[in-house]
Amino acid sequence: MKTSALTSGGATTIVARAPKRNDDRVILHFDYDCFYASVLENANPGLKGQPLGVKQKSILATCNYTARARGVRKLMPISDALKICPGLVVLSGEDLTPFRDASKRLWSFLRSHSWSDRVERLGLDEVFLDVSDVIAYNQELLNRNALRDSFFQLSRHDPEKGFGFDATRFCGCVQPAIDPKDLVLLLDNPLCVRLLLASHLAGYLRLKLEEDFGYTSSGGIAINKTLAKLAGSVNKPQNQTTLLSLRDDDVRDFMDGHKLRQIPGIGSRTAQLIQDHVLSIKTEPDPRDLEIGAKVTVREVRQCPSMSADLLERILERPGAERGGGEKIWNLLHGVDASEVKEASDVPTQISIEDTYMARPLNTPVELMRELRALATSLVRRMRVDLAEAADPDPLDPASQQGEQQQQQQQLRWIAYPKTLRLSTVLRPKPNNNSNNTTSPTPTPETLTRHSRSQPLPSFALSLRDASVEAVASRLASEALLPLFRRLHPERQGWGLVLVNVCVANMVAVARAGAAAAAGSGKGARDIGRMFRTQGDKLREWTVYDRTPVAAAAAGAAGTAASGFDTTAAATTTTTACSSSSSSAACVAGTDEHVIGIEEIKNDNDNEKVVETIEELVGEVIEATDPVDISMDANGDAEAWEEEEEEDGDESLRCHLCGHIIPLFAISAHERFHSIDD
DNA sequence: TTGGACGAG
DNA sequence: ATTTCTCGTCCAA
Repeated sequence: MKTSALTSGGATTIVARAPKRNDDRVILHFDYDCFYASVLENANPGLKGQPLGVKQKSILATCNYTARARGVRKLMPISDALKICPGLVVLSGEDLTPFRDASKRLWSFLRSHSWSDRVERLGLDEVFLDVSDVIAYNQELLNRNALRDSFFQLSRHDPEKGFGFDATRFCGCVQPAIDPKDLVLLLDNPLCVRLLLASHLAGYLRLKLEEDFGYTSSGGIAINKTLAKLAGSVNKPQNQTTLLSLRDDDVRDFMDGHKLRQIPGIGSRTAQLIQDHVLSIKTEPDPRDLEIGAKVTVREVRQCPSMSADLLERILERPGAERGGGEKIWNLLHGVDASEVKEASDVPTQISIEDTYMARPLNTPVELMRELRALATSLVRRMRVDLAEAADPDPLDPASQQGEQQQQQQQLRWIAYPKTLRLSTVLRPKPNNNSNNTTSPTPTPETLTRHSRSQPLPSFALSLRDASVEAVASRLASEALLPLFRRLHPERQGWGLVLVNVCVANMVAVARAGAAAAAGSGKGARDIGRMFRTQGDKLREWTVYDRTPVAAAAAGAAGTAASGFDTTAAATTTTTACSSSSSSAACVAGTDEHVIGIEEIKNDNDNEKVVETIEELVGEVIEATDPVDISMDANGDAEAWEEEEEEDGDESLRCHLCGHIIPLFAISAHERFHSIDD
């Protein structure tokens, strides 16, 4: 806390001091210019030069700069945009796949230039890079006598890899502006040199992004993430800005010019609370301030009487408020931001798919099931794209060795798997009888709230072999998502759903087969396998014990979901899901609407047989779509393991959960690995 | 662990 | 203070 009590002349006053800034990092921020539009332009170069808008539902998610020059704006209704710009080319941006792919490629490129692997994506079109180490290294390399012909080394080990640059000037814009004559003096300032170097690195990377990938971008260079991001937005598009934080005043003046809401980390809620306080404390409540749209600046907040981290903490105090939020905001207002650029991760922390139905809210079980299935299909597809990878051609796996003739479907294995499945909904806003609401300070928090229920992800969702996306999705919808929905909304129908979201979260990374196993490559691993094969009986004990329902129950809910080996547990899961469905059915039995709903679902499913209960329906779905998993339940043995067809016999099995090929001696450890939390 | 609030693009 | 579809963090129980 940077508040201290100063005693001067007998009077004790609380003085809030500016927090100390941290100079020890250099952060780059990249923001690809109108990213969605650029992706579509690159995919179809004929579009370049034409005004282009990217549509989502009924509005333009974004548009290119040609369109903006003609008055088209982001988030503009399509009809308005076409009125303003009749020649506007409008393409759909509802499928995010191409944008995700492009974003990943650019991110990978930037990542390859980081030494620390601190490369953080923010949304699809922004990247933070912590280049402190790269800059420090090149600072040492600088030859003060030949600044004009400097060479920036991109690799520690390969001195040839890099680019030439003129170290007597910055690349791109600087903020605040400086007289070039002063730069000579400033080059004695190590921080200034580091920022100068960073400006050239940013410029080089932006050039490569444009030349090699076809994406122009805006760049920000500063000593922390917040300042880098704000700096980057000073000169856009296709330019970059280095925030020179050589004196405290530089940062303070830069921050002071911003509206509260512009500061990343200060959202609408926080901004509103702070602004209310600032306006209310004015000695003379200026009527013009009460106008809608009076936006307070950072300077006004900072200069507000007795403003401090503590006061902000009190202003923001509310149930669920962030601990230390006041100090965090206070720091942000001064351009102080200690948050790290997060290390690159190949595993997302959650994957969610949602759709909105504001035109026609969902009200019937038929509509619901159709949407749940559709959402689940996208979700399972995304899981296989983002959480799985092509299994290494394993020397122990003859199937992958003969892959030359037909490689039609690449074998997948999980690199991480989710433990939790969540369903969220938003209901149609209620007929708002509360019309006497006169510009309430709290802008309707009630109607727009999301509600959610979650449960362990059933293990069948992780089947990779012989389980089609549609089959898994269908089971997921009827056995997991529907029960979750019933928990959320016990009413049989008429919910008025305007949004449904399905999400998997709580990811568990699967250890790479790579290092340890591959190190003892092939023969070695086999020999070890032989050495330990005599322990088979002991392992079996373990295995049997592990598969008892008691063990499954003891492992806890998450363990049940995670343990795909435990076929008994899998069966238990299935049973539970079915009985839960059946109780749901019982709950609504006897209503005509419901029976009709089921019949409609049946028709939807193109199933000729007559089904009368949800339980029966679900049973049909399971049998029709996933006979493999059902047969697995028949005997309690090792169906979760697929025996490797191998000349030598049965010394390794493939795990159905993660696709790894596991030698016998390691199976129990592998099972435990899957069933243990964390 | 669960469910919600809030903030980012 | 708009939107749509996500993704992430933090808090309390």
